[in-house]
Amino acid sequence: MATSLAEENYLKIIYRLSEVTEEDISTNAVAELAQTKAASVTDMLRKLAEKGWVNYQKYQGVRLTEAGQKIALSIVRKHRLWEVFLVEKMGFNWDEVHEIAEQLEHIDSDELITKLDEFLDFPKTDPHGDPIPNREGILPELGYLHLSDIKVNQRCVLMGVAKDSAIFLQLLTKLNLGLGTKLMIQEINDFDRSLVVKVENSPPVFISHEVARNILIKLS
Amino acid sequence: MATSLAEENYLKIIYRLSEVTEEDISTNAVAELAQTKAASVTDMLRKLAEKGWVNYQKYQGVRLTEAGQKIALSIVRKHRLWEVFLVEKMGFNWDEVHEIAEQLEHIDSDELITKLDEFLDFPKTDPHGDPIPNREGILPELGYLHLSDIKVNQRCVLMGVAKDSAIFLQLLTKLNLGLGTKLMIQEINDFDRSLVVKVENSPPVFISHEVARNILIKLS
DNA sequence: AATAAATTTTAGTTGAGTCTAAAAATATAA
DNA sequence: TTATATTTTTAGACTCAACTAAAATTTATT
Repeated sequence: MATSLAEENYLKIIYRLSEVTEEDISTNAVAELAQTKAASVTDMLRKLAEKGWVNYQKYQGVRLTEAGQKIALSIVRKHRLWEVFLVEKMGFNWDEVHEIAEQLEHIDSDELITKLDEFLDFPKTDPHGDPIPNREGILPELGYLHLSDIKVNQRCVLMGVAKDSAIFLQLLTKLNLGLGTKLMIQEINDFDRSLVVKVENSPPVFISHEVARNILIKLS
Repeated sequence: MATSLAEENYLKIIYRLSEVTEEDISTNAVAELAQTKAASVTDMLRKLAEKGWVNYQKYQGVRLTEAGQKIALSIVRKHRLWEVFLVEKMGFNWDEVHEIAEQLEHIDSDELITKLDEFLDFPKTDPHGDPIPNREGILPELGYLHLSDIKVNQRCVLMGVAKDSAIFLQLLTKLNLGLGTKLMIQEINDFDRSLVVKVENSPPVFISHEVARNILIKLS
């Protein structure tokens, strides 16, 4: 069935919220991400439910159905593949690609996405380390940890970020932190859980718990 | 000023019609290309005129203003650059790219187009030989002739097509005719102006005047 | 020049997606 | 457990871009 631009955006938002909660998604939560009013969300949820893409009971919040999740994942797949294209082929920085990918993700051509995937050499993650679903909507399991969860002196590699806002990404860039950067926590301040992190080939940096919580790593 | 998708499509259609006529563009001509009804076109023309992108007098047809032409050319530029991308980088055939480029041409990012242009090595024409406007909206002057206008025994090179419908392009492909193919008219039948054309490295082909009229060549 | 035919515009609807304001339901707190 | 606060839904209106049917204008033809 055909999906409008607005419908695709709502499905994507509901998907993103589902990633971080087990519970049903509230109308207000969707409204905030969609930058619309709750009343508009209610209308759209009824419509999405009619199309069989969400389970929705008045006042009880919303969940994606199998069909809805499949659509959402195909949009996420397109978004992340385009982000790889923008960074790898077009030379954008990782903090500059989100808005453009928001537009490109709605281009409707399976053939194009198949060819793009091949052109990019079948990437498993986007420029922020987020996993790229395959054609069937299966996400590769990456098993990353949060930098805030590992011990002092444990060597690790920065593999992704849990937040891809431009300001956050620009901060990391300023701190010489990027995908593949080798790290080691040198010190943790008990008071505010801020850290001093040794960065390979750069001076140590001081980062807040909030920042560490949004850095994804694997042990090495 | 911001342009909606519908507005961009109308401006592009008016531009395309202006390319082949000096006269004002009729409401019906626009309606046919836009696949809408004349009444809808009238509404839009009034709106475009208010925004200063067309000169429009009731019942008298429409013309692009300078501002309108600039927008139209920027869409044509995007369309043709994306077509080059689809053929050169993604491996599509020249008859498969139009619909996808129709979508991509509306992506709004000057930075992206600048980088795409560079990535494609600043092409002067798209996969059908159509000229790509530069950032300022200037079209390179290619000076191509129509195959239907040259004399017997004159050697020439196929440089483009004056029509890019999929069926037409598929016909040319079947006849071993593509961009860069070297040709020579062997014979012209006065009765219906059909031609026998010698094709380098292939057997001669028989083509109608209608086909010849839509093949662009340069002498060699 | 008058009439017929074709084109174009106006008037009034429609649907998608949004909004505000008010009503209803749910959650929280005294 | 009743009152209050918060969240969500309903009702009604708006904009954009389309539509149909009827009216107006232009063009073509006798």
